[in-house]
Amino acid sequence: MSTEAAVDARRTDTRERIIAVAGGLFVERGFAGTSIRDISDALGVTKAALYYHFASKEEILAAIVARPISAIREVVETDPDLTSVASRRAFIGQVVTAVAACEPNEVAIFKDPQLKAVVGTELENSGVINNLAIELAKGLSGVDDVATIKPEHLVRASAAVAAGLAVIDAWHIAYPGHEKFTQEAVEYIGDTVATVLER
Amino acid sequence: MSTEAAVDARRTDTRERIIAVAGGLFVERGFAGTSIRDISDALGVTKAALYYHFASKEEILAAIVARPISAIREVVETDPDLTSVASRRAFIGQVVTAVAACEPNEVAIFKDPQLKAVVGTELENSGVINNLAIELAKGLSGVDDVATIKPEHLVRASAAVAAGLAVIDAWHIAYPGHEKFTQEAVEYIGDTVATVLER
DNA sequence: GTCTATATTGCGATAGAC
DNA sequence: GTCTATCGCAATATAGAC
Repeated sequence: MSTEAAVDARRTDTRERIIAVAGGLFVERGFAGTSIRDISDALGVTKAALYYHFASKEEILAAIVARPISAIREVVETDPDLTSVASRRAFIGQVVTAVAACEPNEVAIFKDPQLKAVVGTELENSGVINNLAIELAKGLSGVDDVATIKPEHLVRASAAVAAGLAVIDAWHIAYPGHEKFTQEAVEYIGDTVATVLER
Repeated sequence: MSTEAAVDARRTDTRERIIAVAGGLFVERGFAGTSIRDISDALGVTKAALYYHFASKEEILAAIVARPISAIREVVETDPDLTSVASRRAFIGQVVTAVAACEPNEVAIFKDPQLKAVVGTELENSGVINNLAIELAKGLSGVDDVATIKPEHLVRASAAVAAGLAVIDAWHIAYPGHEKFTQEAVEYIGDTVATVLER
């Protein structure tokens, strides 16, 4: 992009390496199950070096999830109509495409049960993932108020979104080493989400 | 998900109360994110009391997952033929039924990334959940050797199993407070798994 | 079976030298 | 920007009284 990030210009790749390594460990062992020492050891530096780049362990987590969160939020904020099957399928495609542009670890990390408690309150991520399900459920029910969503629509929407995350994981299990998703993968994931959603 | 349901006056069996309360907390905060003190506080006893019933925190986890693990294993060990759509659908139905008989927390806990590391090595659960996906993938590919499973079959099977767990979660989100699954839920979950598997 | 008290380890985080 | 050294604290787990 452009050069507006002059302040960040002096940023070495160390910060990005921390995000990458910590992301992998968080996905593997969970946030609470990973210590600062685990991360610094994996990087070959000391704990203190980490604290030069990040003020806290939670800040590392926040940096990891920041990109997928804003990518998803960008799609949601276009405030599309979701009352038809076709519009929902298009919406899902946009979300999956946005997510596919992120690093796999940055997405897989959303499985962590602790993430909601840690990031949810602090970063006001406020559950972007949950919001996705709610938006879809509102579309299914054809309502604008969360309180009037029909339970069976909420279960379908929640299941669809969760299944999407699950399929992303499954893809990485079956095709390990792939950094980014192929177009085929993006379509498969979107189709799976749509299938679970629309029955 | 709360732990109120476990606070039952007629329960004198402390061990079972520990399992119930700890299960709820592990699901909510993850295994590593839950301390012994968290559990004992929720129970209204001291930490030392817990250690009278369990030798370690990991042993509590092992007790929680023991029931769903053996329930699933029982189904898998009937060694059914999984080379046809109908047989796979029947197999999925059996697994979901077995899982539905367990406490919700005992199943939801399998999302925890740490669980594999903690239980996997110790209890030789060796990934009952992963085994499910592998069995289904072998059926799809029509092979007996794991190494010859086609990648697209593994991704479908992994996705289907993970989606099943996801739907179970979604059901609890939409219908909170339900301790056991209704027959309707069991069928919905089975259908979802089968749908993701067979496309 | 539950308590108080404690041993011990490892955690997140900081200070200050280089 | 990374290091060594350390602080304060919370973690798991144990000992022994009741």
